[in-house]
Amino acid sequence: MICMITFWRRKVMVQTVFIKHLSEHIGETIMIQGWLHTKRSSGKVAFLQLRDGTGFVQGVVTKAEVSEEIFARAIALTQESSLRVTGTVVKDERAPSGVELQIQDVEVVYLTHDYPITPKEHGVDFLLDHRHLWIRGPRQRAILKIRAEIIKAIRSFLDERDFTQVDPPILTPSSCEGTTTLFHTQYFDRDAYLTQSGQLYMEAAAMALGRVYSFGPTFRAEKSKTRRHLIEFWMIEPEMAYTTHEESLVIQEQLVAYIIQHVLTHCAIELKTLGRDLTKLQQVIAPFPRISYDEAITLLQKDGHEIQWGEDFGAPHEAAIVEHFSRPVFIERFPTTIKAFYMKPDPARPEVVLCADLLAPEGYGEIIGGSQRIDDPDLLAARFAEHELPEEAYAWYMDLRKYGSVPHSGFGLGLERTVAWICGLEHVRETIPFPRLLYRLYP
RNA sequence: UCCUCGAUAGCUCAGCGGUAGAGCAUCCGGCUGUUAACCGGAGGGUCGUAGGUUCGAAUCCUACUCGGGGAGCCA
Repeated sequence: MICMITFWRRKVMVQTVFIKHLSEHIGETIMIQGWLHTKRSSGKVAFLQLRDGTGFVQGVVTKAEVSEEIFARAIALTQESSLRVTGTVVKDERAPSGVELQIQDVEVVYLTHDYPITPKEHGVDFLLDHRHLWIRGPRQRAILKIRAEIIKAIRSFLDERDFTQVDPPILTPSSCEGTTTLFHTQYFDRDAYLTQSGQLYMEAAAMALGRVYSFGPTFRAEKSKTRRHLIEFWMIEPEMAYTTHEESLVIQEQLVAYIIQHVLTHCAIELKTLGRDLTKLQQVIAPFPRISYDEAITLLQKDGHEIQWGEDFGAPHEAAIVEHFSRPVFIERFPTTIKAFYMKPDPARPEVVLCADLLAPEGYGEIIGGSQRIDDPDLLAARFAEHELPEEAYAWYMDLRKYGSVPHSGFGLGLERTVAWICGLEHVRETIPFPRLLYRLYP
């Protein structure tokens, strides 16, 4: 973009540049449109930390080089005032990004007063109440950029492998898995629920399009209050026709490894802002270690945990298992009784199902849950009866087995947990722009 | 739902039975390389709410409200 500005009382042409591209404009006079992040000043020089969404850069206003009026305007700037600055891009070894802006003119777009989030520390409650402003900070910006890159990586990985994106409904007539608590709402004069998984619909889509994936929000009305839980979160749910459990695992580990590589190459600045230990991420190369549920139980018992075959893992168990690995680890073949009704039993051992959870390292918990699905109509009908599911509500799902049933597998990847892990965050609430938490619906 | 911790200035916290404090932010002044800048000054409070104990409660007790961390459940 080219703008006309008044510069030293002459009309001149100045190009507007995004901060992330400044290093391509060394020696040029350009304009930045953005906000004042912070300011430090002495009597004769002012340092303006500028941001425009694409990055941060320091602008220097030297009293000797600008008019009294411009210097006074720079000194009077407040945190988060919006402004346009014109200046010369210079290389400077003292600058974290390697470049600085020698400012010649400052135009105040809006002078802010009493911006609530000061450069000092704040509590979680205060920051979440001001989430709409908190996302302006460098750390939150870095997280949201990485989230976007992770989404981009997932899409390109799947798109390159002949997957088609299919969007399942968000308003549904009933539960997909029948276990977790659903958000209830009204669908005119009928009951409806917000989706907690698009999986069953994706199975229908896979029979139509072969390889499909959904990417959308899911809602769980559970009173979970931990660093790994959100009430509203986003999942990627691929579903693949003519695909076995084993083949699905290969896709899963390749996908996760691809995401990590993409973020390492495209988000170096953001990872640095977050202070992420890159060596931990660089180790994430496929294939990932796999252990069976049986082996996991033995491992836990050896570690002194009181757990018996047939019980599900709790958070402490997952943490204990993950400690033995520096990469994500698959736990395969859980007991049939503790898993969802649609999972296919292992033909060699019907007491376990062809499923796997992928546990992220460093205690970030389960990031993927997947399985091969039951393709035999009689077995599926039997499962419906065992779980006392209403057959009429799932008639369409039964049809998928009745008409051209094939072996198929799929999985769900939790976006926020993946973002938290890659960013090295303490809590998933920072991985989504406006987190919905147990006791928080504002802003 | 359960366990646990907390609520004092705009923010982060100290004070834990005897007149309400600090740092930062804000405002005023100073400073030519700051990067959580620094130095000097000023303003700023029904100590979450309601009861109780006490000569006296921010402080001790009870209830409630709101929130943090964790468990279960899950991604």
